[in-house]
Amino acid sequence: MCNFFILLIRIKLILISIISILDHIMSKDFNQLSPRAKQTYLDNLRHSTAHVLAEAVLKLFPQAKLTIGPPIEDGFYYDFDVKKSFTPKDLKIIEKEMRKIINKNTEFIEHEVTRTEAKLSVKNNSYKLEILDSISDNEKITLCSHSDGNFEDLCRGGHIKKTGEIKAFKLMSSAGAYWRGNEKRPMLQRIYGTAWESKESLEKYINKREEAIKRDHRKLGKDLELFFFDELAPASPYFLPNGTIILNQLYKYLRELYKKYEYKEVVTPQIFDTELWKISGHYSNYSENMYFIQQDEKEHGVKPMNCPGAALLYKSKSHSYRDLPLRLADFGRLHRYERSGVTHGLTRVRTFTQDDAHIFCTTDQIAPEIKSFLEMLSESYKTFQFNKLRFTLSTRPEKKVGNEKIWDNAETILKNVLDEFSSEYSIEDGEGAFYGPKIDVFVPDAIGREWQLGTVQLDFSLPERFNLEYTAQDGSRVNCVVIHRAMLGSMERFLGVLIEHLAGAFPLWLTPLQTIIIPIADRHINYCKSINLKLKDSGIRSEVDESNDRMNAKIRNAQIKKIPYMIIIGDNEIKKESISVRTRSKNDSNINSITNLIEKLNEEINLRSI
RNA sequence: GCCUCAGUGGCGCAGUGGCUAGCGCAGCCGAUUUGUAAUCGGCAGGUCGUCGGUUCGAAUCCGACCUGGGGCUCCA
Repeated sequence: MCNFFILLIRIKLILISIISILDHIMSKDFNQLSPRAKQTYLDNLRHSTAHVLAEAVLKLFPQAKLTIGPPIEDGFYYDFDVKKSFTPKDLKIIEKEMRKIINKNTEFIEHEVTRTEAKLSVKNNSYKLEILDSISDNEKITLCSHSDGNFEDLCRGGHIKKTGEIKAFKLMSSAGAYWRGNEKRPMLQRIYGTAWESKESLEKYINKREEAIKRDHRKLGKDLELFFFDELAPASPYFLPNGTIILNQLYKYLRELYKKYEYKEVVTPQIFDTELWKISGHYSNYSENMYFIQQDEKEHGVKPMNCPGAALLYKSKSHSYRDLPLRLADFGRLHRYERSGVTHGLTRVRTFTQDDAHIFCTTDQIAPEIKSFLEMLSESYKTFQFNKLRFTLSTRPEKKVGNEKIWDNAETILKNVLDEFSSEYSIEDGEGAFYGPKIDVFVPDAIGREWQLGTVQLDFSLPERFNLEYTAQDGSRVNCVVIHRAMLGSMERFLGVLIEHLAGAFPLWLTPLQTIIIPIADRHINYCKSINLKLKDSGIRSEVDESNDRMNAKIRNAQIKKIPYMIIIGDNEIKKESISVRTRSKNDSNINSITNLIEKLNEEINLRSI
């Protein structure tokens, strides 16, 4: 009996090794493909896995209606119209069912059908019928089947050969999603999954995801005591001393750039009579996102944007063409009511500060101003080593102010600047603001979700609504052009993305505590204090760890807090009047004198190196 | 706003109807004075998100609300 089990186990082991060898051969083939062919194969694989998912769901929940199941980055999803929602337990059961289908290793067969045949095959499914209606007459209509014809789905195509090719997949999560992405249409149940050409790739992906989750700014914000949230002010961050140091360093940096790029900074009010929001158009276009306050029998609006205030400030005196371009920076705090369910850590909040500025200029100055802004932006993003930037150009929406000619002109200017700027960008048709076209900059967070940071927008509406004029050379009164621009965007959002980008290990110039001095024994504390004094005198943020811990524990604590430099002091250092330096990255440091260290620290800070 | 999951000391978690709600870290006190990622011992800290209901009895079951997470929608 015992021998029999051993035999069984051996057979199983042999089978497993055969499978892994096959897997290896498969992935070797895959690795020889061109990057483009790789992507096509993965798309086909993922889309095919979605088909298998659909069959499994139908088997377990026969009343479910199929809708769509496309491949997405790293995986796929399938939307079902089904009464119940899927629990994590359901996902496990579905996954099991999928494995059964995969083990049968049946072929995916695509075949073309007539519209009538297609309609007949999906006659009870209003979603598929709607899809059919959206397919034009000159397009092919195809059905795809697998499991020897036991499962069939209306589908554009792009599959792998057999279900057995699906070697490595996992259902990740379920969520509600509106049909056709429209919140007025029914909510479907979506299942997200991931699929890869080999088990190794799947594992790699899952590990990478887990690592990324560790960099979540909400977790690091707590661990490093940067900020917190409280339910009495939902979606409104409190910045703790550590987080505030970082923010202030960012402001300091921005003000240096403003000096270089010739901006002037102003401060404007927080709350305005509703009258202002009526003039600016916010009252009719943006009031559902605004906070209102009733006072002295008057309605007031808390500012969601700085521009109307900036307009009033511009109007406070008369301007000549000689004043332009006038670049006014405003770090005003904004409040926007965001619907519950859309807020997200620091990256989507209800109160925030932008590194906002308004540039009042002539038409001729638009192009050079935008170019100069993009230069400043790229200079600053380089400082943070953001290398995965994505630029978009958003063009005229349906609801807009200004005539077609003005828009043509504005869009052309932005396009030319972007072309000259030689960065890749995509055009988002109809996504511009009602008052003008814009360029946006997107940066991904740890798990790849993109956040809009920088933005530059032309505005034809504001000068008209507020009558923002200047006196031209010929003495005539001309409306100026307003350019809204934010470089880092919202400081809160920027910090959130930055934390994830750096995994909480801030460069020396930003980090809350730059050096920590660790005495090995209490008798070393006085010497540590004298070192600390020297560092602080040179403007370094430094502390002595006087806790009762052992040196090892102090080093560990400093590592966890990601403090860039640890200075360790024992008998040897005191005897030689030197210091011993350890960096958080454990790079060897030959520095053994405090003077040299201070010099090096200041250099690193001034260069803002990462 | 919609779908869904969750909420237990500062943080991370255990506890699925029945003794006084546990554990680790952090904190405080004491001992220890140590050479490059955790020294030992003790103490203190929670009306289990809020309100209501079911029950002899609720952290645990039900409902509403609040807050947060994952999505969808939205995002001047």
